[in-house]
Amino acid sequence: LHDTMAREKRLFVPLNRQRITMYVCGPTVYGRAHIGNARPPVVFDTLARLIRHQFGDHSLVYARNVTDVDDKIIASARDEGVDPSVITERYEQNYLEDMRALGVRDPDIAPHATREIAGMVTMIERLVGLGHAYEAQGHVLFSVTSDRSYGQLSRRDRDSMIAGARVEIAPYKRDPADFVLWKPSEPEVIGWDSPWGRGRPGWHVECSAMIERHLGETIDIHGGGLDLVFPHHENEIAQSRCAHARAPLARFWVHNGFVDMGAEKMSKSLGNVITPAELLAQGHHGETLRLALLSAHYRSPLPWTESLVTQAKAILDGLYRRASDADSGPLDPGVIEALGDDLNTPLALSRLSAIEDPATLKASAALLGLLQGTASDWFQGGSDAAAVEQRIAERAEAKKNRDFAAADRIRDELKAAGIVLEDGPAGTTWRKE
RNA sequence: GGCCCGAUGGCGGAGUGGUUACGUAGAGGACUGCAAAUCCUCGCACGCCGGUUCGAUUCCGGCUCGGGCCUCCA
Repeated sequence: LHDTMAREKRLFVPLNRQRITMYVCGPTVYGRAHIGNARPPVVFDTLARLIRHQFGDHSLVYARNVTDVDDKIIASARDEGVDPSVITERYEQNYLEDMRALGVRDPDIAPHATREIAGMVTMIERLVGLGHAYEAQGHVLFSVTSDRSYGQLSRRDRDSMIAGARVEIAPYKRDPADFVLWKPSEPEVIGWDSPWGRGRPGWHVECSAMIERHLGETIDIHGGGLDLVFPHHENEIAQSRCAHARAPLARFWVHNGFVDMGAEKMSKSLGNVITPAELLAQGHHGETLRLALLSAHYRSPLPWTESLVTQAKAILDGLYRRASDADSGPLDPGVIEALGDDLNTPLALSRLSAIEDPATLKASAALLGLLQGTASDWFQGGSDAAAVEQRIAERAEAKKNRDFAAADRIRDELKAAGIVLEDGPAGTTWRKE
């Protein structure tokens, strides 16, 4: 498994094989997830499936948080004139629906920031007590200079961080690189009482506190998008390490690359997004989108194009055709080997297409979260089978009379309705296009 | 400006110091009333310039191009 901290692949040996811990930064629920947002859940769901296969079903504790207090949520709630919880509940629901459609299993634990305030306050108090944080004008700030190894993950030193100078330096900061652990809330804004007055937590400390409470001081794997390396994960490391007598926060840092639109990263702020919800509404199957997301190695950028989706569909058609409605059988060693090498999903996918035995194919694809349905559902689900069979019977009659014009007309009509007919030795079969 | 990635055929993409996967798209053939599916066959690539080497797509250096982070961001 590639570790961002070491910038190389290292053999993954869990701290405790009975209880492997993985934490992935989840969504801030203020809007609909786009397909780029779906990459980490899909990637880490696949990693979770692999770990469970290798170490046992109950070996893994996988936590993915929900950030449900945040300035964007507050702004959105104000715009709509509703309580923030209306926003967060709506988008969390949407998020779960979208992810499930992509075959992403729910994590074991889904901590919500608003339900974990006490742990955050405790951690901040500890950091203040240890001299790693200080209060200033109702804020509590982490003192970056108090952590001599700050910057290790992202490989930047304090000076170069400030050199960017795009950070607005708040007057109450002792050092420009210091970041907020707690900030005051105006009376009308969501907040909680604390030793420093009524306020709300900073984003970074949320994850540190939730990891501590649910998974412990040192976890096996911490995942997320590449853009979280700095500052978010760097700051998590600083907080957790300083609060835990320098115990490392995570043994493996795993970061996925971006989904690109054209040449650049897909992101809400650039506005170049396409959402799973839109793609599903266009009639694409969730598994098609999942395969598209897994078609590049997780650390590589993935350009999102129409042809990517078309190709994913074609591949899946072929896989379902060969898997037929087989039951699950033994796993293919080649697929396991590929996934075991830093989750090489493109290689695993190519190995999948070489598997001859339907039961082996079915089982092996399941490791990637694919071929989860039946072939008949994939090819015929949601269609009016009786009506199609009726037309096929009419066409058979026409063919028997060698009235090929009539037969072709029926086939063309069905084709226009998205139904493809295939004449085989055992008669005519049909499928959705 | 600082730090960090990447560059493989129409597209996606793996991998390797020497014979360059696989998929998808395309071409030809078999099959078919015609198709579709299937099977067979085929074509097409390792950004540029140097270096190391008997030999480099693979290692090293430079260049060009592209991208990311440095601000919320998966």
